[in-house]
Amino acid sequence: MSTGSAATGPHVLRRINATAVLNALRDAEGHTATVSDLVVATGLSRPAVTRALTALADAGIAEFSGTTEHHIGRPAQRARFRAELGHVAGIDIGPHKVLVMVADLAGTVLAQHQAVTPAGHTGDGVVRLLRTALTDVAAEAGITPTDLWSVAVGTPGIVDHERGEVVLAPSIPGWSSLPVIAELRDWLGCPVAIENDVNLAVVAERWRGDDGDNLLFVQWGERIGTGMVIDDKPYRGASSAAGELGFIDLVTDLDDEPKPPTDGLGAFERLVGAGEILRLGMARCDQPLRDRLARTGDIADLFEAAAAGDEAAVSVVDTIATRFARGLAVQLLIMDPRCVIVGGGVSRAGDVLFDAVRKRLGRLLLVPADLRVSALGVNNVALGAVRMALDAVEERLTALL
Amino acid sequence: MSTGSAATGPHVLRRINATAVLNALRDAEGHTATVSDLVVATGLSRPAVTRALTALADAGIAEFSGTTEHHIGRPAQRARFRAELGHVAGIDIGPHKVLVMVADLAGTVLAQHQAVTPAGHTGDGVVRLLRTALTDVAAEAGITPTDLWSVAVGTPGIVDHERGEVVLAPSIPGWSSLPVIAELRDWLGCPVAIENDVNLAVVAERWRGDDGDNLLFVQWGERIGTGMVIDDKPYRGASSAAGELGFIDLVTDLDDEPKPPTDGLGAFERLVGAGEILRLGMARCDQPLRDRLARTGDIADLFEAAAAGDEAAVSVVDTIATRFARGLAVQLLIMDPRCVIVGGGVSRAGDVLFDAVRKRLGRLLLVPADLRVSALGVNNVALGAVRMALDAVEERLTALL
DNA sequence: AGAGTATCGAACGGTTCGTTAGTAAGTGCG
DNA sequence: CGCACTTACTAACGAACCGTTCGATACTCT
Repeated sequence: MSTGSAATGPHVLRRINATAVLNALRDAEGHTATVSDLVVATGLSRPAVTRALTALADAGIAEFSGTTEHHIGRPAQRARFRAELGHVAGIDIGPHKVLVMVADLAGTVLAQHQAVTPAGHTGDGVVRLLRTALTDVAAEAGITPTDLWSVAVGTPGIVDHERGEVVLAPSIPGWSSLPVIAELRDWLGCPVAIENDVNLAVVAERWRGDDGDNLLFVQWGERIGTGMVIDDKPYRGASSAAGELGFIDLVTDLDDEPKPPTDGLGAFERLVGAGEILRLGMARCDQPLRDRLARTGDIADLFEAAAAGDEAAVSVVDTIATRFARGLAVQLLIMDPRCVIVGGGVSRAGDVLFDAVRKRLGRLLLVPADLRVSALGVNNVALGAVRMALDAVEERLTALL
Repeated sequence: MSTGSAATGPHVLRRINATAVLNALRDAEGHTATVSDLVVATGLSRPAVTRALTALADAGIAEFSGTTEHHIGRPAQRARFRAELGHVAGIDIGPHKVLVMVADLAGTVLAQHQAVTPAGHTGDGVVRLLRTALTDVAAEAGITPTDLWSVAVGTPGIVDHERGEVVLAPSIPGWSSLPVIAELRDWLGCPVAIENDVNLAVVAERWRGDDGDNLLFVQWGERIGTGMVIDDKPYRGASSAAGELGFIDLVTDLDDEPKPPTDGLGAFERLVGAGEILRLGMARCDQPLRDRLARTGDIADLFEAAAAGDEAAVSVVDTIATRFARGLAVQLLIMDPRCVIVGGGVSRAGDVLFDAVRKRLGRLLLVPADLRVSALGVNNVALGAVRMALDAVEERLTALL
C-alpha cells in the first residue's frame, strides 16, 4: 500500500522542531522573539531552541539582531525572521483588471499595481499586460520577477487546480485553454498555482480577519460565486467546481424543463445579480433616480435612495433581499458555516440591504446565521493569492534546513 | 499563543514509527505481514521495524504467529495484529429500531442485533432497550459491555457533537434533551461519541466501498438528509447542522413569504419524500395498483409497475425524478462531490427512478455527476458508527506504546 | 560596589535510528 | 548427502538528536 508517514531517523525530528521554532518565530509579534519566548511557545528545551535557531540562521531564514529592551537580568538576544529572504507574488486576473502584489515571506505587501485591461481585450493581451505589470511591481519591491519563490494566480471561472489550466472562464474571452501557467512557470522558474478567484477571496478573509476555521464567502456582483474554507483550507470540490451558487435554479416551475441559459449567466445570477438590481431600479423608481441610474449604471445611487427612504428604492431592495436570502439559505442549510462574509460590488450597499437579508434569512434556517460584509474590498483576491503563494513556500523554506 | 506541534525528544520518534508500523500491519492482507513486508511498506529499516514490532508485541497489540509459507530462503516470521485485544460498538438508533453491532479492533463485526421499538415508545424506553440489546450483543461477542473500548451512536436529528447531546430529533419524541450519552459513558467507562445518522452512513460508504476522498450521501426516505465526507472526515458544519437538503425551499414563489412548516417536514421532503411519492401514486394510478398502495403503503409496488410499463406509474416516477434532480442539483453545484450515493428506502426503487434522475440532472449541472445507489442497505448507519468508534480507539492504542 | 536576576554556552547521559557484519534456516542441484 | 544460493534474523557500532545540569555572563537595582 502507500508508504504512509514513517519518520526515518532523528534527522526528521530536527526538522520538525526547527519548523516548530520557525513557525513560533514567524507568528511572534513583529516576527522577532527571544529564545525564552520560543521555549515557552514551542515547549522545547532551551538548547533545542538554540540549536534550531542557529540552524535557521545558517540557512539565512533567521538572524540574531541586537538585544532586547532591558528589564532586569542579562538582556536576551532577539531572533528575527528574515522576511526579506524571499518574495512571493499574488495576482488577480479579473475581467477588467490585472492586479499584482509582491510580498515578502512574512506576507507584508511591498508593492502592488493595478492595470486596467483595455476593452476588447483578448487572453493573449492579458498575458502581455501581466508580464509588464509583474516586472514593474517586482522592481518596485527591489527584485526581479525571476527572484520570486512562489506565485499564485486568481481568476474567475473553473480552474483545473492540478494541471494548472483554466477550464471555463466565460467572462474573459480566449482566456481559458491558454497555457498561461505553464508559461509563467517557465519564465519564473518557481511554482505557480492557479485558483478560482472567490476561493482566494475567502482565503484572504480567513487570513486578515480572525474568524473561525469554517467560513463562507459570497462574491456578489454582476455574477455570484461562493468560496468556502473548511479545516483552514479552501474547499474546491472534486472538479474544482464547488460553490457555484450562481447557477442554482429557484425560479423555473418544478415540473417544467429549465430553459438553457442564453447569456452565460446562471439562473440565480439573473435573479439577484447587479444587472438585475439595476433593471429593477430603472423599472420601479421615479424619474430623477431612474435617469441617474441609466446614466451612471451605478447601483450605489439606488441604495443611497433606499437608505434615505425613497419608497420605490426600498421596494427594490426588499425584493432583492428576499430573493438573495432564499438562495443563500440553500447554501447555509447545506454547509452550515460558522459565518458568512459577503463581498463584491453589491456588498457596498450597506445595512439597508443586509439588514433586510438578515431578517428574511432568519425564517429560512434551522440555526441562526452570522452574516457580515467584507472589510477587505477589491484587494481580497490578490491578498488571498499572496497567502496561497506563501503556503507553497513553506516547503521550500523547510527544505533549507 | 498555542503551543504548536513541537516534538520533545527521540521518544516521540519511536511512537511515530511504532504507529506507522501498526498502521501498515493493520492495513495488510489478513492483518498479518512479515518484517520485510513492513520494511517496504513503511520505508523504515529492518531493525527499526523489529524494534517497533517487539514494542507492539509487549503491549499486546501484535503477536508473532508461526512462519510464512516457505518459497526460498529462510522462512519469515509472520506478525499479526491482535484484533481481539479490544472491542467497539456501533449503535444505530432510528425512529423504529435500535441496531447494535460489536466489532473487534480490525472492524470485523462479531455480533449484531436489531430490536424493534414498540409503537408509542418514549426516549426513556429507547434507553432501556439499548441497555439490554448492548449486553446481549456483547455476550454473543464474548465480552461484557464494560469491556468495550469505544462506542459511537448514530441518531437522526441535529447532534451537538462536542457536548454529546441530541439537540433536535423530531422523529423520536422525548429523545432529545435526554442525557443518554453521559449515562452510557458512566456505565461503560469508555468514550461514547454521538453523530448524526446520515453522517455515519456516508462514513460507512467511504469505508466499505472504495470511492474517493470526497463523496456525498443522500438518505432518501420519508425524510431527506445528506452527509458528506471531505478530506476523509465527515463534514458536520459549524453547528453540526450541515446537509439539511430536506429543508430547502424550491416551491414557494420567490417574492412570497414561505409558510412555516406544520408537519415537521422540510419543504423538499414534502416535495419528494416517500410520503409524497405514495400520495402521487394513489392520486394518479389505476384502481388495482391504487388499492395495493393504499393497503400496503409500500411504494415498491409503484416502482415495479413503472418498470413494467404502467403509464401512470411512469408519470409519477418522472415527476419525482424531475423534482429530486432539481434539489440534488443545488447541492451538487455547491459541493461538487466526486460521487453521490443514494441510500434510504427510496433507493431500492432501482434504475427506473435513477436513470430518470440521471437524465434530468445532466442539464442542471456544470460538471457531470456520478450517481450511484448504496449497496450497504440498512446496516450502513451502524457500520459507520463502528468505523467512528474505531477512529476514537487509535488514541488509546498508541497510548499503550 | 555588591546582590540579584535572567540569559547564554558547554558538557553529559539517554534514546533512537541506520548501517554493517555475522548467523540461522530453508531450497535446489550435483 | 553435501554444497551453493537465497532469504531472514540478531547483535554491535557510529551518528544524531533531545533534555538536564552547571558554570559564566551581562545588566539592573539598592
